[in-house]
Amino acid sequence: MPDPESTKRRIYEAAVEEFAEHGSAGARVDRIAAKARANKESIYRYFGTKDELLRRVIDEYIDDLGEQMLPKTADLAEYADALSRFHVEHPEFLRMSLWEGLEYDGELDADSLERRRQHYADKLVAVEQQQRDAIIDPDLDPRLLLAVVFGMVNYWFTLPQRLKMLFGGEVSDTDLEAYREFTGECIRRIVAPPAPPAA
Amino acid sequence: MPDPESTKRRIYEAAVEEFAEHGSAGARVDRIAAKARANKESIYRYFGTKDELLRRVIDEYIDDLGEQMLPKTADLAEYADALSRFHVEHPEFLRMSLWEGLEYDGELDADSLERRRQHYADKLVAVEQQQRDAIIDPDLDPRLLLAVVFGMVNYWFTLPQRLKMLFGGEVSDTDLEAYREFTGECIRRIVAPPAPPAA
DNA sequence: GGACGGTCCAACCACTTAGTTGGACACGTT
DNA sequence: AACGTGTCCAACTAAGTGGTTGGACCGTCC
Repeated sequence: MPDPESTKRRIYEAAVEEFAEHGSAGARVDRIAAKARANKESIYRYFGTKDELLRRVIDEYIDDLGEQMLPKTADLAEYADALSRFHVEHPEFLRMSLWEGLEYDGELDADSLERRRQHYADKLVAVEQQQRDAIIDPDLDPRLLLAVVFGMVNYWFTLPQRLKMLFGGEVSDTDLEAYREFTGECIRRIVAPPAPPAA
Repeated sequence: MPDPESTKRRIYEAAVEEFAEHGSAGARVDRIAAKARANKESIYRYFGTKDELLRRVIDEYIDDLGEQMLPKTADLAEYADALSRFHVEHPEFLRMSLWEGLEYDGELDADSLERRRQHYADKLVAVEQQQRDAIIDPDLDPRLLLAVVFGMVNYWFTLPQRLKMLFGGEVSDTDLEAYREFTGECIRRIVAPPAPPAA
């Protein structure tokens, strides 16, 4: 019983997995077909070339999950915590972004960039609001602040080998939990509005 | 005038370039040969297979530059600044590390790991010393602190596409300069020992 | 000067990979 | 039940890839 929609979806999901795992150059069309329990020909029929499939996957997947990646909490420390948990839940997301950064820097689709930009704009507005409310030090540039937060959270998942060196062996879930708390504390210290000048 | 040492060096340098640019799967032996103005056969003679060449490059290059990557300044904020400048000077370094993290996670050579670990151990000791000197809050776990610092500094060079989204367009050198100052300020706020308890 | 040890190089081989094709199969329609 | 439309699939093609090989070349030492 051929069901085109189901086949299409299976291919898409297999492609996400494969590209996240191996990147553009390392991904194999045959493997995608096998994982999707479909045929290569279906891939080319539904998605065109390997490169077109990749673009589509990056566009749709990152766009979709980018939405989720920005939980609706206002507090920055809480947000960082949620983001970290998101990365555990969806490791493919960061991996795909890293591949994208490495393989496609420069030649990125302007439209896609613009669309994804919206996700960050929302977060920026939230930060600015909290600066007006004196919850966050208004002297801090919101963009730089967010970049720093992303950097702190992401690092744990970005360079696992360096983490091992730093920790002198495998890192555990407990370590990650400690890192989350630590990150939260760092953020609180960073955003704390300066104490009123001492007399 | 055949000069094996020179050929060897040219191949090595070309390999660094190629692997940093395209990663393991994307790297092409032919391109390395062309860049090195050498022949494929020389590569196999001097370095063995493509994979062996990669291992060698990762090992030696990251080991060599890892040394430089850890400037001899004690102050953490200054260190972060130097690290950021290092990444501008040697973009291949982070790229190679990112490829390594993506492509080789798990199956890393234990020896190489152990050797590189020393670089971080030195830095950890320095942090601990400053904690004893009450320059850095002694409550902070040095490993977590360093991870956070690395994360902040690296982010600028790790996900350029997200940076563009956050900044709404290309980022300039001025932005990077601002980010450096911002990072420094963040670190100072994080490490600041807590004020003596208010009466 | 001639044999030798090593470097260099073009052409070659075996295999993998992206992409194609032709036909079998399943379903809805009449 | 025959037809037509569109999905599915195995086998194929063409090109690119890592890796090899045979011999040309060059300086050196006897």
